[in-house]
Amino acid sequence: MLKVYNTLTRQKEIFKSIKPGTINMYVCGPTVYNYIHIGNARSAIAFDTIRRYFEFRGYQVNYVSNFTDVDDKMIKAANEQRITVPQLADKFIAAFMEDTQAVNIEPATKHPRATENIPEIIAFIQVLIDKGYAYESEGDVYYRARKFKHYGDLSAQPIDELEVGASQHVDDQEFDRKEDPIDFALWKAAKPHEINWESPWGAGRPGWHIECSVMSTKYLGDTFDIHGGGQDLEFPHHENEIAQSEAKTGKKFANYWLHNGFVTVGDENEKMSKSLGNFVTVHDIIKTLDPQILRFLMATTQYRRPIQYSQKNIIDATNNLQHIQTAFTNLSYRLKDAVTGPNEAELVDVAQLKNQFIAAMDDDFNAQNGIATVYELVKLSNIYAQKKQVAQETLQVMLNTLQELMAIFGIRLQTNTLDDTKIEALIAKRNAARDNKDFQLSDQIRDELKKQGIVLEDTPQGTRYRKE
RNA sequence: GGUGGUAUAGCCAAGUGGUAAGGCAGAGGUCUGCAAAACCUUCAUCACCGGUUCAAAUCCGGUUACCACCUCCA
Repeated sequence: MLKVYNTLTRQKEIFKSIKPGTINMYVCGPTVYNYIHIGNARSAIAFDTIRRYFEFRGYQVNYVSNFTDVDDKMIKAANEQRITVPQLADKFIAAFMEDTQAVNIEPATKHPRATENIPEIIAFIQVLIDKGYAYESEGDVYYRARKFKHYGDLSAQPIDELEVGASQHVDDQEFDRKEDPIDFALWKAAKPHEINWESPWGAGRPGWHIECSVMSTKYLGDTFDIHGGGQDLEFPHHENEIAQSEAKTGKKFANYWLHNGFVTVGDENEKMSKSLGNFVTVHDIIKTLDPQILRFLMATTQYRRPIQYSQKNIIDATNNLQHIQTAFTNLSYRLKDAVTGPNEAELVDVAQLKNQFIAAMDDDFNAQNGIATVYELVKLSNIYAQKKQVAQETLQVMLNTLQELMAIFGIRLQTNTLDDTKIEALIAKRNAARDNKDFQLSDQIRDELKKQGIVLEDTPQGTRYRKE
């Protein structure tokens, strides 16, 4: 029985999809005005892992994640770089696909772009105006937040307190155009020379929140299963999405709201974000860090928990991943001399650990408990791989299980064994030297290979070698 | 000011009533010619105060600290 923590109700709930066997989920994607930072990556990795787990559990997942390809920041960045907004968007969408692929994130079923849905956005806004939930004001269109009686439910914000918060920051001009400070923009009138689209309210562009309401319901229906995003989107973005969508359709928008925790950086543990300027892009990181390690660190932390991006945590992740990878290699070495016929006792243990893994992940994707069972499987595997006699089938089951479970975290395990006659000749020479107790020569050969990144290991089954 | 969240060993991190999973790092050991890899052993009374209970990290009240949201942000 799978449970998820639903922000809407602030508790774990039994997950039940609208249509048995199928899950429709929408995850807010990035504004594509720069390379994604590791906070964006965290969100993408968290929900990719959740998606993979659902698929592992037999669901078919329709996963929609948008690109915000027009807004103030897009316009500003495009001007600075002296390119058009669509050119900027194309550039960083391509970069997004490249970076997310590096950390093994599966492409969404659909990656819609705001600017490709302008007619739908305009029609959506028109319905809200017709229903009295929105009003035009000097070419802008605003949403009457106070009219939606559930406004503030998701973020548990008392509406009158919001007004105080909002009024402190809203610029005067916008303030004058709004009936109420907590109202938010659905459509923004274009300033001179800005990218724009024609609408019943004049030339302009969509506000930020409306695109997600439009695209999610367009591709997943008026009511869908899961809506995800970063914790910082809870308010106002997701609150606004609910207000827009439910006012239009009169139906519940999303059944489960999942929010991932932040990545923090530095000793202050402060939130990393583009606006604070303290961000690290995936583009830069993977020049020096194995993307698998970044993926491992993020996927094996429970998605609601914060992650501290620090050297220490990266080293831990490196060692942990290495340990799992080594177990996988240790098993695969023994395939050569394995006998046929399984060892039943170990197979029972493996099956039990797999069930334990499922129980952990069923509990709101508790990746920490999940990975703990993987470590148990690793230990079981290592012990088994050192047995005098091993069975091919048992080895294979262990290998497959490790691979299957790690794939949920987006980690690809592979044998890093080599097949090289030159190296084997050197090993033969070294072993001859060892037989003659000429350890100076044998160590010299080992050191030479080590310099080339080849590690030798002497085992009861003979000397084996692998890439470091 | 309002709201939400967090506080467990050197670090990361499980654990919602019965005397603290797991990993990393550290220490010791087994194996090895020496290594490597692996395995074994070892390492905390859970921010603080008070309460409920036979029994609390786990429930209740209070205090403190940190983080986030209330403005674009994953």
